[in-house]
Amino acid sequence: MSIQEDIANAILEILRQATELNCSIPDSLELERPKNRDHGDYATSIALALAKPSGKAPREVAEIIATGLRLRTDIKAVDIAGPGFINITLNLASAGGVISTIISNGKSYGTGKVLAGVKINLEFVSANPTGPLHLGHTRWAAVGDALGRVLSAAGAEVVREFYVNDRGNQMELFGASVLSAAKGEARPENGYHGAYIEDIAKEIVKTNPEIMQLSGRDQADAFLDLAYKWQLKQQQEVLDKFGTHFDVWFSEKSLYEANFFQHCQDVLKAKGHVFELDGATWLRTTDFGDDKDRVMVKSDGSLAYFASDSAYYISKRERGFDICIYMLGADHHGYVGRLKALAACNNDDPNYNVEVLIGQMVKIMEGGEEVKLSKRAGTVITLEELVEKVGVDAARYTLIRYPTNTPMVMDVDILRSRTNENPVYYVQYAHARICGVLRNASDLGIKFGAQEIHPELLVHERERELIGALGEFPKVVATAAELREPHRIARYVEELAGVYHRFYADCRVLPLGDETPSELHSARATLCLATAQVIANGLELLGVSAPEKM
RNA sequence: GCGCCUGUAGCUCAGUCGGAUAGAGCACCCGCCUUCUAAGCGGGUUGUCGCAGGUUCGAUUCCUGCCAGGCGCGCCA
Repeated sequence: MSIQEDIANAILEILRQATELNCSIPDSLELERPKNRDHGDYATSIALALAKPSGKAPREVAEIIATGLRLRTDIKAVDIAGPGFINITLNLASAGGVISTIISNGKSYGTGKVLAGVKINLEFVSANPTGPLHLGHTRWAAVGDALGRVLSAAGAEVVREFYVNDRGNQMELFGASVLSAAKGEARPENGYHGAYIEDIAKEIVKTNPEIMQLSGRDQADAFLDLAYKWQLKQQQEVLDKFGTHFDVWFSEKSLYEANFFQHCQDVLKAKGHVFELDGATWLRTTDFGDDKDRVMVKSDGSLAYFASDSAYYISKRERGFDICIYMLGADHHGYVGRLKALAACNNDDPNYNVEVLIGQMVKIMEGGEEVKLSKRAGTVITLEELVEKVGVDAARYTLIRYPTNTPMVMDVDILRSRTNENPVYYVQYAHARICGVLRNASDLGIKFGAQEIHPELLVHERERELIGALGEFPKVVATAAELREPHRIARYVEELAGVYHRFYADCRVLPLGDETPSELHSARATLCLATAQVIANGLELLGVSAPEKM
């Protein structure tokens, strides 16, 4: 247990013991880190919150807590400030305890168990296999992957899933488009027109020359199958290079095998929300707040898209997932209502079992102008092109850095720059800088590590700031996981890098000139070691590399 | 028309169990490398937190209305 958790629990215990407070005490309490260092290492406004229910003055409540806390030997001072804030200052040794924790936990420092025992299905990207991945997909590829890592770090059991729309009209059109390209004919109406269609056609004809001997439906099916496989493979390769991995590539077509779809219909029917109207089969999602009912099987017997949606959801639940997270583009936000209603129709809790995260649009700027056209895809910029422009680390980092429900603009020129305005380099540079210092420390024979913490020597304001920031990491990970907001990791790591750079500027780590190595040098080098570990752990959660040299 | 998202410094944006003087980078000005990576650090300047009400000891944060921008409302996928 971290020191702040320990103190928070102690405060709660003091409150429970305080018989003069006739009010209910919260179950949990988070100590916050005050922005202003004069306010100590940790602060809480719990006394203000309890003033009213307890019928006592805030400062009176604060005094009860302060008196209790002052008995602890790991606390140096407890001050009551302003209307009733409680400011806590740790003694040096206990503040430094986090360094020891980081070094002994290593890569697992920051992980926790707020989501232990929760089985989560995380579905993201799920692009149609009818073309290259574009910018919107790329945002999800980065954010979804990071979210998966963060959820796992919080103890959840996570399965990352890519839903492959391998059946339906779009697939037919895609196959027909490639076929027409191979034959040099005009593309079908509403077909696909990008230059990549011709590339695929050429590729297919080249590797399967006999395909041109086929005709009619056989040829169309053959093209569709090969084109789809080629495109899916291309997407998989691109995602792999991007560092995003999926546990399951879930085929939409498979929902209709082995009578699974019929089974889903039966399940929903048994729960009483399926009805027939005008020859079609519907799910009465309006029972649960959707704005209209949804067709599953059309009157001509063909399947509506929602048929797959519902079956896929049932599949997820039957595979044992407690929480199904859907990451959708803003243009699909109309789905939220029907997905929630679908869950309710299955007697699930739409507010627990289904979560929909909406990703807003991404724009790219280059040379001060919005980049719109792409030679390859014909209309939009692709994941590959973005990576070519700025590299995987910068692309991933930037896409993850913002909350997903706000539109964002990526400036290619900034992402290529190697300055402060490019946060990914700022953070990576901090890591590389530390690694450089530690290499030098080793060369100089300076000892550092678990045996060389000496927290009582780390009295400089910059050192205390750094130690405090390091201690925040587990809480940041937990919050990012609970709120499904991986960008919090990025923001934290930037803050930590900043604190480190300031420490570095003010606190000389290694002996100067012929100075004799002392315990302070070892203590600072050890602090560096711990910082590098936390930066690396943070970047790992984002899927961004932590270089040792730059 | 209905629904969702957004509106914070000149620009790009952080800021959710409501808390202490609202933050960061950029831009602009000025300093810091004969010693650990200057891809860095320090100092200066920058705000009706869209507008108007409400709840509260306290609101950028919660509620209501309005304004502005984006997106969505198919027996398409």
